Amino acid sequence: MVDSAVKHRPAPVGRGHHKGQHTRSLILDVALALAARQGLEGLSIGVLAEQTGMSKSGVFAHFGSREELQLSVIREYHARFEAEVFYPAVREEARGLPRLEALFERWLRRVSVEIDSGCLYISGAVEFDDRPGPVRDALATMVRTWQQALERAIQLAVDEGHLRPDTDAAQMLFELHGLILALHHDARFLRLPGAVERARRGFARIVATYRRLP
Amino acid sequence: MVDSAVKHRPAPVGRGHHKGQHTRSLILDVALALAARQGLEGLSIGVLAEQTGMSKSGVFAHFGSREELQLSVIREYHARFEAEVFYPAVREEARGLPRLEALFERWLRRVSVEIDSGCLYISGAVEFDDRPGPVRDALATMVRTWQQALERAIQLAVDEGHLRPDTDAAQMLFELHGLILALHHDARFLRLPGAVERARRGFARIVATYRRLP
DNA sequence: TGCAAAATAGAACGATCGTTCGTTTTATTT
DNA sequence: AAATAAAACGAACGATCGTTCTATTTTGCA
Repeated sequence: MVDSAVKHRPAPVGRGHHKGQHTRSLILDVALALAARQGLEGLSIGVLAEQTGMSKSGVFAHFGSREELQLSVIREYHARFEAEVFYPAVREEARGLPRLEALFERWLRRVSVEIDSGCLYISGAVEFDDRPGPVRDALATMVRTWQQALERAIQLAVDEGHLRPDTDAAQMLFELHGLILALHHDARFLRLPGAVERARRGFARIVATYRRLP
Repeated sequence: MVDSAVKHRPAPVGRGHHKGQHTRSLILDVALALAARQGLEGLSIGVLAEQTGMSKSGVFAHFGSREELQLSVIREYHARFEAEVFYPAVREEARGLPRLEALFERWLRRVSVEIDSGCLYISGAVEFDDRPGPVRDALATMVRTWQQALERAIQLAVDEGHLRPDTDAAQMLFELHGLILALHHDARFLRLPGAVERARRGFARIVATYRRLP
């Protein structure tokens, strides 16, 4: 055993028979809902303690710092996003346009559901666009991961011959992302009806533009 | 004189020879820069006092409450936005596609400049999408005002015969707005290069789609 | 069952926040 | 120049925040 500093962290063992892991994930559930609504900056340990029926220090001990709590929330959010949007679409649909359509539709549905709660990627991007640090880095990394996954899906659709060979994947990604952002803005902030359908129509129009002509 | 409560507000006279109006607008300048960077919620009277070289209570007295300060910032931002984007485009360009292009180009340039400071409309939308109150109302009203101005410009382009008669102005507005939001996201948060050019190309593609065929 | 460790509670701290109040300085008017 | 009103200050309050420390309860294992 070379590691001398093995003790001063609870050693987050994956398969802990310890109860701590359980309450930790309970706290994380509440934290996720809270962060979606109030933003990562609005995530308060006091409120979290209140909503979980614990003491402030009890909640605090599970993360060691507010920043680590924020990072944990981001990681959990990312895991759920992948499990709900990315993996099913890749698993169920063949590469090319079908998979791309499935990815976008699942993305859109998720944001639709989040109209009542908020999207952490979108609110986090605004909150931390001028605030350097680990939280910003984690957020940016995960957003980029998702963007690159989408960009690869677009490129596959090109390679499969479903989209025009001269398609600029990054450009198409940019435009698709814009639809999601506009949806989130109009539906959640302005509370305008019909935004979901607008995003779908925008997607159809973009695909029609980039589609290989017969 | 029927009004008995005529005294307990300084009566914000438009043409005041009083010095207060001057310092007030000085404070507002700093507040605008601060709010653009840190968001309306990050607007702190203490920091504002520090940056203006005044006392906290001195700054406070000019607005009476933090909320009124936020509202003043929003109003000022809106006035500048109109003066910089809307009025020049309407003044200089004829109705139809030329005016629409000018509106978007000016909008885009403003957001490009704001990549280093932040756009209050965009950050405010995220900060107050779940926080009812006067600030949210003021923000939403002004965003809607700008959107409706753009929508009218689109409709004029249809009426002039520059765009297809079956153009859905609200749909086109939605897509244009998405480009701006994607630009702000990619350039300010992710710091990706070339986002401005992507927004321009997206605009060209959208216009090409809706343009009347010869 | 007993014991060590992990988990939680509770109180307190320093910092920051918006806000209030009484005073003092500065500006405007008579 | 004197009188009056506006503007700015400085100190303090109460609330909330993240964090620390110590004590207590609960849990898991021998």
